[in-house]
Amino acid sequence: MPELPEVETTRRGIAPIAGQTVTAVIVRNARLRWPVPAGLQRSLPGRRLRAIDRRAKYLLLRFDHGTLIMHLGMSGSLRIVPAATPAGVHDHFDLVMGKIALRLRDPRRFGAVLWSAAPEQHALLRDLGPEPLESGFDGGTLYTASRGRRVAVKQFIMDNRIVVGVGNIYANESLFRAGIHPHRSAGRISQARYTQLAACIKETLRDALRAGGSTLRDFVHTDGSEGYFQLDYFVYGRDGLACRRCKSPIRVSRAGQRSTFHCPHCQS
DNA sequence: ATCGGGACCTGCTTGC
DNA sequence: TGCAAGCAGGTCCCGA
Repeated sequence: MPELPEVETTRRGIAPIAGQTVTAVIVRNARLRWPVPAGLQRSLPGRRLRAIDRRAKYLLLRFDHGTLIMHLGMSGSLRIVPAATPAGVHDHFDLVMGKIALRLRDPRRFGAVLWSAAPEQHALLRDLGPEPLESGFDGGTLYTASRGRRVAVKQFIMDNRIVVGVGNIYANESLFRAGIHPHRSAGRISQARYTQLAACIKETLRDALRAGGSTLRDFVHTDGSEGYFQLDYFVYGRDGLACRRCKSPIRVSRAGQRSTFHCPHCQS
């Protein structure tokens, strides 16, 4: 589920718990994408949460002696609940801080809870590309990295080594806004069009962030409320419906095993 | 190096 | 109505 806007919305939602001290760790099901490390129940209580950062779709909960790395996978969400709230079937992990708990719910269990003393050097984070909303990312980034690449541009911008945080929804939406056909070969796109695409990626992510992300099925804010960017989609999930710009029927196809939506008239 | 496909897991929707 | 197949916001890992 969560792409950058949803993870960043989550980060902002849990930011207020920074400064608090962990009183307990509850692991109800350690079998996530990777096993939740044993020993957190012992090592975290008494430790103060210093800060909460985000890198790509990873949330980084910083402690003095290391960092708790969390990923929401496809169906994960984090909520702040009263610690005594009864846990649902898919509530796998709680970070308890006195009367409240940060609770991870993840039906599909593609999410992760990991521990690292040096997260930026962790194998999962080490080779990540630039943050799309920061100044280090622009059309030049995409143009340079794409030379000689034959993959579809949609798969190319979903590659975390190129740029992070762009998942299936926002890849589709950004390509529509840029007027680029998702199946076009990455290496055959001009610098001018990549400049446009980079701007559209930033714009799409910012618009989504402003709307509190997209709630399709599982994603909720840390207070349980929903995002509403799904109401603004131009193409994602709109197979057969009229393009909001030109009224042509939106088409669906596959690129890299992911559903891909485009307008045959607006995108080339 | 790049690529395509399979894998991980549950739940909901679709079609026979 | 029941059941199986197909699909879902991510991304690692393997073999070609």
